[in-house]
Amino acid sequence: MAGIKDVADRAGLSIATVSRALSGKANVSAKSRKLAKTAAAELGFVPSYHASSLASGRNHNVGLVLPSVHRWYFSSVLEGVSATLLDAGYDLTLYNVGDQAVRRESVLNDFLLRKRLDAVIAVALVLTDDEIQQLLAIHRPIVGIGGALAGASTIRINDSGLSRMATNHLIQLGHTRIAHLTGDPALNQDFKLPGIRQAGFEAAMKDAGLPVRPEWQISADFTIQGAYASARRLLGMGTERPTAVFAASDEMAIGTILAARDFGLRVPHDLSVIGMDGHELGEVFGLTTINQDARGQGALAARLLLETLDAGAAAGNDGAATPRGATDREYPTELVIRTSTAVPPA
Amino acid sequence: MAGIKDVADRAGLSIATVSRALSGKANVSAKSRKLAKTAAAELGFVPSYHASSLASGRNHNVGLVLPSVHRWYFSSVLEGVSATLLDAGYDLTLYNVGDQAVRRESVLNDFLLRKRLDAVIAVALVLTDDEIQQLLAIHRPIVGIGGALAGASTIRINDSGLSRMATNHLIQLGHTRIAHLTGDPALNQDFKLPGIRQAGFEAAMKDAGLPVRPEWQISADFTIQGAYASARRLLGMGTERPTAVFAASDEMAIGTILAARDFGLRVPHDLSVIGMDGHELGEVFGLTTINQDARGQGALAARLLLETLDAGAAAGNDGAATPRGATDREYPTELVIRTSTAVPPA
DNA sequence: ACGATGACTGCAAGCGTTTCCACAGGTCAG
DNA sequence: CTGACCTGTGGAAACGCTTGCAGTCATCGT
Repeated sequence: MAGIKDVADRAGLSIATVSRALSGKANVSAKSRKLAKTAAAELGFVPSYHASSLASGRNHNVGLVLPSVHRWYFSSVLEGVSATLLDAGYDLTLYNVGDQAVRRESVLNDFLLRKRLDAVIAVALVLTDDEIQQLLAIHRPIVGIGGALAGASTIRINDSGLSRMATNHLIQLGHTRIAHLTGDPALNQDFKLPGIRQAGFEAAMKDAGLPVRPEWQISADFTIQGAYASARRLLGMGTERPTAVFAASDEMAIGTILAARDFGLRVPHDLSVIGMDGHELGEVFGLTTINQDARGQGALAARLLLETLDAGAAAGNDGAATPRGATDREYPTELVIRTSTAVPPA
Repeated sequence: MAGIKDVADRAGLSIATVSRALSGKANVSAKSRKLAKTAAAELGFVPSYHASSLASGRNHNVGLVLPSVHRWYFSSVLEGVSATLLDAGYDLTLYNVGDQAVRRESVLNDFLLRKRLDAVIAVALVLTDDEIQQLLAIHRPIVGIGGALAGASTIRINDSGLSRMATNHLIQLGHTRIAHLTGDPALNQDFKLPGIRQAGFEAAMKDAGLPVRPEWQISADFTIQGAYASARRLLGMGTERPTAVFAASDEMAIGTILAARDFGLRVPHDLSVIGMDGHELGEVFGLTTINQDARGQGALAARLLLETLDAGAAAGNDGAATPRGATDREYPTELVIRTSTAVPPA
């Protein structure tokens, strides 16, 4: 394996000049630069990542902490982050922590702290104050997506407001018997979102003077198949049925639609269903939903981070970019009305 | 930031002993070890990743190259790899190269070669000989999943044989008018799989003396929504309809079932559908399929790699584990018969 | 009682870059 | 013509660990 020394020898230059030439720094004559580049190419030289990181303090590596990689929202965010980072020449280190507290803890303690990351993106992770302090202590910028991260910058949508909007959409159509399919609290201790969306639902119901019936507040694990099972239970109850369901995610809305079909219920004629996300499958099911561009959120998070890092580098700030004041941005969303919602049956 | 020197001072030991104590090496007295650990904990010391990698030559980092993160197969593999790696204390660097040749090239050239990875897992990626040589040149073990990687170890399923099996399942039920929904070749230049599965289908048809009708050979992009659109086109043709469809993935099979429902076709009464994968949603749709445990394949790949790396380390092999002879394993699968296939309508 | 053995320990030499600093030579205003 | 300044360049000091090597000290067989 050729080292920078070999390149220097071959080019007839010093190590220092070669280093500057190859990394595009100033104060290198055009001639030397060409010489260095040619020699490097001929030897197939690639700088050692560790050596350069150790010497420069910059990693070109961003960590992404996710609770899952299977659910639409997370894989979409991942995609956005990944594309942005890759284009910028950054590596993406993925921490798919799942539901297991153990794994999460070891990630936070061992992995993230090892100074190998320039920045961290945490998705839908609710951290304790201690944990946030820990992260901030490594002096790396952090941004949270879709989860409250006190002290760090966040990108999020107005979950409670949007839930209200979705519920109001149903109410305005004339529905009064509305069920809510929320996230499974047991499975998601790190993930306050279900509660927030539920609160939005309840607020909207209350404002409209409508009852929130406990037996119509059901939950699932945010997957199509999980919601399908829960919705079957809801719709299969012998008693009166709701005329509309607001599901806390598109995947759960789709599960509900599938369950409704099983019972011979026509959507939207017999049952209106509204979701929330902007899942690609929404179109197939004619799903009315609130679009949130998860991919875009991921891309934005990555871009913000890169800017901060570049700014830090420009300021000669030792590579350890000082996090600017924590900002909290609300990502734009839109209500997309398709064919899964309509006025209630007479 | 506390360094190992600080820990040594605090513990009253030498740097060398602290290093050995903390990394669990032999020849350290119990007392010294405890001393070192206590001091490290008190100072919140975490060894610098780059420094230790530079000095030891080991990275504790495995690269995963994927064409997508959204499709079931890939996110499942990712999940398996991720969990195994995380548990072993390894980082996972994700290269989601997508369909873009440019990005793929830059990943191969710049990222993978920078000596920062102990090993590489490439999923469903067909590489040119040059590219494989490049990878092998960095002397890191590589394993390919679900794609031919001449010269490297691979984990795969018997795609052609299984396609045959799926097709035969339909034939044995009595179907003669069978359509095949394959992957979109244009979108998947790096991904020979669709062709292989298609060949298996054609071979089975030929063996049974059945015609392969070109207008029933349709393709989609391996997603539910893409297959839904393609299947609508197939089923909407004015002409004679097939009585069964073999879809090259479960997602595409599900898209087909959804399309069939739109046309008022009952599955399996009017149309039998068989898929291939073992998607979690299969159960909801009663989908007959061939289970391949993608998550398990990912986990196995990671485990194999870790073993190789450990063996290399044990052999004192400079950390750069010598890849053993390339092996090619076939991962077990099973035909799961549910309710989406039956005898053809009379 | 004595050399041999083995368990611990510390010194210091790397690992392969980046970057600070000093310096050479050339340019330019005064 | 000279001092101030700028552009290029190379020497060498970090960066923060791991590990080979040599040395200390206690243990043990004979």
